[in-house]
Amino acid sequence: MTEQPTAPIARAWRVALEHIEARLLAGDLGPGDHLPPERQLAADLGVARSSVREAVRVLEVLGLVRTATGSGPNAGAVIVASPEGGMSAVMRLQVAAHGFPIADVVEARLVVEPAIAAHLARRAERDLRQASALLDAMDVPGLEPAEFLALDARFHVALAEASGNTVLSATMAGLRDSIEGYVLAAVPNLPSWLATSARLRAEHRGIVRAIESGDGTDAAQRLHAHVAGYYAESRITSDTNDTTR
Amino acid sequence: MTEQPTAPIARAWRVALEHIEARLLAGDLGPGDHLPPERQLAADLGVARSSVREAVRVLEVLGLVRTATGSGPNAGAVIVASPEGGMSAVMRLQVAAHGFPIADVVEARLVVEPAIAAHLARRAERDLRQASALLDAMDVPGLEPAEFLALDARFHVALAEASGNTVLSATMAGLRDSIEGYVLAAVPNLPSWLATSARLRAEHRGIVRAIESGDGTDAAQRLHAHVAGYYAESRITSDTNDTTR
DNA sequence: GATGCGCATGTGGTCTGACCACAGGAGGAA
DNA sequence: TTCCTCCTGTGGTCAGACCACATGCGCATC
Repeated sequence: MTEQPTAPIARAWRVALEHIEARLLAGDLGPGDHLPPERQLAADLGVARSSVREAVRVLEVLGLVRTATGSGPNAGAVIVASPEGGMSAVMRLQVAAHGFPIADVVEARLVVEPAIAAHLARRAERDLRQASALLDAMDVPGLEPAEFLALDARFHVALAEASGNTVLSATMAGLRDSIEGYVLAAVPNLPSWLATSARLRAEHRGIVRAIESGDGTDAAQRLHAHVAGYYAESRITSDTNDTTR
Repeated sequence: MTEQPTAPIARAWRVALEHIEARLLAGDLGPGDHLPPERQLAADLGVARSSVREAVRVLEVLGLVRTATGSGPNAGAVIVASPEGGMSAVMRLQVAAHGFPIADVVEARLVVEPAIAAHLARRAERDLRQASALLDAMDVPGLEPAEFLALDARFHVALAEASGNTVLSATMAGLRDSIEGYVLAAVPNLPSWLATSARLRAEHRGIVRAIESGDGTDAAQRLHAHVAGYYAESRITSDTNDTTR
């Protein structure tokens, strides 16, 4: 009795994934380091290369590694730890699969974004130059709604990035990316794009002004009204994404 | 010239992933539905089964599908859309890979949790029974720190769940899971576990009381002080998880 | 006719081996 | 010394095979 054929209680790809996670936790691997070649990792762990590939694929989608073919220092699987992609992927797919209702994503923005704005206002250090530059770009006349909304989305993410907090930035990016398609699809619901875009621009300026003046309560209230106002006007939360009724 | 050997600009597994995402978005697939068998999906898309498996593996880790062997209605890949696992996985691995510094996770809690508490206090409907039950469980004398902290973590997640918002719940669960190990490791830093646990219990009661009385500002302040106080006392943010210095 | 059991079937899980495209570097030729 | 050309190692993909498993059909039995 030396090795029953019924061995793999733990699935092979999970063995590979947990092995890599353990090496990350131990500090054995860090950003910039290369993962061992797939063939060698498979041999070391006693699993097939295809199982290792499944683990690496997960890490790639989660934004932990970047893979490249060829040879040299830029090739192979390199640990990058860029969370935006992973957060966006999980939120976007959960919205697509109806795990996250659109209304919950919108409500989460209404809870989180004002809190970030108030947090920014309270902080001593904050870099709002990127956000301000985006506001200037949105003042260019004749922008298409899609262009304007792309800048708008980047502005909201830039506010989170101004905090210098990677978790808040990635979360905001995920919240935004997950409903991007639905926001664009709801533009025709607006009674007047010109009026709405002008109002959004003014509100953006007011938000930045409130943050810069250090008035966290005012900044939070303005952001809440800004987000809630737009979603109410474009009627996104009402009946989009509901194919079951 | 009929089919160059240099064809795959888009990687095969991404073709499969985007195909499934498109069917989700179109409402063609939803929670409870079965994905086509891997072999058939591979044949339909013109890719190898291993490539389909990589896509399914990603969906599984992201909490979108559950796979089971065998035959019958419970076998195969079923869409489940349970976001907690995916959010926890991405945050936990990002923390492990130093993409999310511990300090940023803690700060994110300090920003998000008080906002959720205030949101709860403002809402008319909220179900705090689960949270209260956990507080009762934490009053049992003689709990080990690990047991107490497990209940504590569930209490904080239960507060988010009381909002009924899946996005907020999953985000809080992810924030909590990602630093669970570091919280446990920092228990010895506490000057007195008995004093600390007694204080935490009292603060929890105060938070719930503030929420139930509808005082959002008070609830937010109490939650901020509660989280900040514990992290300061256990000195988690200072130098844990930093293997580079 | 009702009942119980065993095997055919279809599913995911894994492994093996092979080939391709690619990028870099070593080594030889000019 | 410089340039060019293969060789090498990497990920990306495919094909085919086998296994474990859970179901459910169909046959034999009562």
